[in-house]
Amino acid sequence: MAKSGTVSKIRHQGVVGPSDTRRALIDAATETLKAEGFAGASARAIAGRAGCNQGLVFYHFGSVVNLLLAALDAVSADRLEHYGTAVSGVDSPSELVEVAAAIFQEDLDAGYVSVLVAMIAGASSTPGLGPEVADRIAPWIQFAQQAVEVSLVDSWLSSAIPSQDVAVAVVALYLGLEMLTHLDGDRAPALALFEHANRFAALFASMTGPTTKDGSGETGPEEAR
Amino acid sequence: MAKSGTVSKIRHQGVVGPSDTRRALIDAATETLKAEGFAGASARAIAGRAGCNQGLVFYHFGSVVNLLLAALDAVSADRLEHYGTAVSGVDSPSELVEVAAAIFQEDLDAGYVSVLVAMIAGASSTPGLGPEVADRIAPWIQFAQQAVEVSLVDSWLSSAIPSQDVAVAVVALYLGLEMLTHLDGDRAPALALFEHANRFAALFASMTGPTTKDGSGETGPEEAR
DNA sequence: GTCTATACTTGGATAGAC
DNA sequence: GTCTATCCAAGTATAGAC
Repeated sequence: MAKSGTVSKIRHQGVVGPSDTRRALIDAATETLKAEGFAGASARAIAGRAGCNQGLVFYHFGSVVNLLLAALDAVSADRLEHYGTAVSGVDSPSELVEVAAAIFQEDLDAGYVSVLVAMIAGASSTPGLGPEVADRIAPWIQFAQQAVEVSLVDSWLSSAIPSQDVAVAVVALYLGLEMLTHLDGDRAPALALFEHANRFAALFASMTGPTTKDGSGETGPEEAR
Repeated sequence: MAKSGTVSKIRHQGVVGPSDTRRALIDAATETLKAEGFAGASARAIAGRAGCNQGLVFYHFGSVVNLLLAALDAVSADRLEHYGTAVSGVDSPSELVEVAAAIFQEDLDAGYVSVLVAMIAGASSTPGLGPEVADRIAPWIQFAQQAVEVSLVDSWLSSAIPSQDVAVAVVALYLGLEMLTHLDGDRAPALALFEHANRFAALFASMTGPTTKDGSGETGPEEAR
């Protein structure tokens, strides 16, 4: 077999890659957060899902909370990279809304956002967890802001709306819709919302025409102030 | 003193009113949910805050979860009644946004919405809790829907936007903003959002003029479809 | 690196005295 | 109704064998 003595000796964390168990624990922690929430994400529950011993949680991560943060890191990195490729071709608000709707459905199915919700809620229960979670949520807001700015390039809306505030609203809506949808299992209202958002994006775009193509619409209606 | 023998005999739960301890436990449960989240809301923590024995939680409510649901009921009834009086004079979207901004600041200061967030998040951890919480969140959505409908009476927007979807969005935004604000303690972005919402409400109102006064604006722009 | 075993703590819940 | 005392289950974390 290819697994000679020297090869197996190199295979420790940090050189070739993380150990299988470490990875399994992170995945199991993610799944446990999705299914059982923060209060249900104990070392025993996670290790049981990972098919290994409970003590390994502390060997690999030092504490349960550290493992949960590692899981949050993994989900964050995974999704943000995915979002980045998804919005790479977007250059209008209505396109952005369409992409966001598709991504939101993905996240809802896979339960990625419920990991964020669980960790944010859990931050209230565990001393010192708040700032750690906040640091890991910030990139989501930053990404949303960037996406909004890119989609609004050359639009009169870009001067009317501070992109940072819109980004906060988008992430807040994302988290809130996840909570409500998760609560009663009915995703219809959430999906309907994206439909309306799409119509509104088209409406706003029509108020000055396709500015990116004819280049005539520089200013919006005065009422927008 | 007015507290004669017969009067004190009537003073048991359900006739004159709930016992002091019962009320104290509900209040303490609310405070504990705000401060420690769902995972930190144990019988001991709550009883400690209420200044009574831990066993009384089970005597009065049967289980910790039942007490938490009673606390959610109390917060819900309290706030929804308050909201009702706050929006009683509203008859335009921009007025509604103004009232909502004021209410949101109140809720943020008092931490009422964090009780909802904690219970929704906790519903993932406790079997059977989900539907109970969902039943208690539904009135919030229903109230929001009603408020939106009232504010849009005679506006062309009322036919363009299904009020139920807007209500879900408003509640989701409410929950999400609470989470994000609670996380890093900075309420500035949330408050800025209400400012922008106000401008947009005014913008939409201006698109057909004050329809409730001249009665001419029945239809909106075709782009609204 | 992984397992077993164990110490320690906290939490839900009940029994019984007052 | 309230308290003390207690049982039992579950959780975190560590020690030590393999």
